[in-house]
Amino acid sequence: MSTSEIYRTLPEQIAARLRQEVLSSKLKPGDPLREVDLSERFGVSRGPVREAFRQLTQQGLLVLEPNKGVRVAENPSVEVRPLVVRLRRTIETFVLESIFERITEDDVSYWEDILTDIKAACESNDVDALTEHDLRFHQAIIRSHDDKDLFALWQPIAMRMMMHYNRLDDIMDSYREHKCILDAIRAGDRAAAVRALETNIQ
Amino acid sequence: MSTSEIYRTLPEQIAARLRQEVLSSKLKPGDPLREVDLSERFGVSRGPVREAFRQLTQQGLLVLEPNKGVRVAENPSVEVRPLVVRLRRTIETFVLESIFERITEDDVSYWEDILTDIKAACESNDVDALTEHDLRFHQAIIRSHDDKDLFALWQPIAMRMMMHYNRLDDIMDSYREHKCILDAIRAGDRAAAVRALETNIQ
DNA sequence: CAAGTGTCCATTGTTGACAATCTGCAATGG
DNA sequence: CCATTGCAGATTGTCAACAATGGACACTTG
Repeated sequence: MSTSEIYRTLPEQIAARLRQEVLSSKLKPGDPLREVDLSERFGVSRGPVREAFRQLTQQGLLVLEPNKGVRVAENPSVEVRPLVVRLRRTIETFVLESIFERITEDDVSYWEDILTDIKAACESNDVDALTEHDLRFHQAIIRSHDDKDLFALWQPIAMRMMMHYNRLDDIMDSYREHKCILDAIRAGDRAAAVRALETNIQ
Repeated sequence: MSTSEIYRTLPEQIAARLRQEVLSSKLKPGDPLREVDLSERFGVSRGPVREAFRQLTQQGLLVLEPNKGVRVAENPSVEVRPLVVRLRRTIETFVLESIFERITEDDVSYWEDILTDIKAACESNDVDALTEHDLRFHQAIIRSHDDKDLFALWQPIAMRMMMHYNRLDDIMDSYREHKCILDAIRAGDRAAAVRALETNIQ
């Protein structure tokens, strides 16, 4: 991992670890998670673990049943998946269009860095790392909008798409698609950027 | 209130009360909520209150800052609001279209009941009750889809639209719009139902 | 006087003990 | 034999005490 994000709170750290395990299918749909197990594993009490569960529930990665605990969520059904794709496209293209004129050199160079990580992950065939950096790439776009609430709107939708899913035959396609987005942005071609973004989201 | 929903857990009950107060603008954007205050008010410890905060944060009604507590969320900005409308329309029309053939007599009669509540709220000019039943109406549609995950997807978006907002000059319009949806459903006119639904969501 | 530092207090974060609830299975009775 | 009841263990729900954090304000120090 080329980045080490800073997490302010204990629950955030726990949630980040669990999220990674869900997205990498180390934890499979339906798997139950026990508060005591995880509190022992992370060396904390059950409180922060519960809090992490809540965060991941909100993101759609876990489902919570009162008095019964949490389980890893199922993938979106084949029927609902197209809806999720449409929702995610709607948000991301909205953001890209509305920030387009205000994109700075710093933004682009930050996205370049992530693209480098994506390339490395593709070349070493590391699907988990690719998932992580793919998410970071799109997150970075969303976060560059002034309205911070957009991120909260986007996250649960994006997470549902990223769960246990890989649509690509050739993992390198992921790098190419993201590069295509960035190229269009650098060229100042808004329509092409949006098109590339929509191609990447499916 | 003509209905008394059953809440399984303490946090759910607390969250329901607070949600009502946020949606009715008894609590205003930016207002801080203190765990101790509310735990005393509801006669429980801070645990369930914290949990209720998490639920409402997930729904977009509260915002949470680590070590600083929660505040009532701001309204969506004028720039983002059209996006929220689009997202909610996308989900609700998706659901309506995909359940349309399978709508039962029971479904319709349940929706009728809610429509009656909406009418009563409009006639007595009770904006809070209208908000509640309006939400129940759309919730009922979403919930009639088999995929229960759709509700989790829809809720934070719908909540953001309902916050401290009233677009109607004449409150009775709300009743008319919902009646229009139900009439089209009863007539088996899918396209008209979708059109009426989209008219209602703005 | 301005910038930085220290202290106090309100508030949230964390913990471990105890209570309530659910699940599976064995005992019971028709 | 089958349905129902009643445990026992596992697990989550709630609580109250204690720790850590952040903000306000007075205090030093140049």
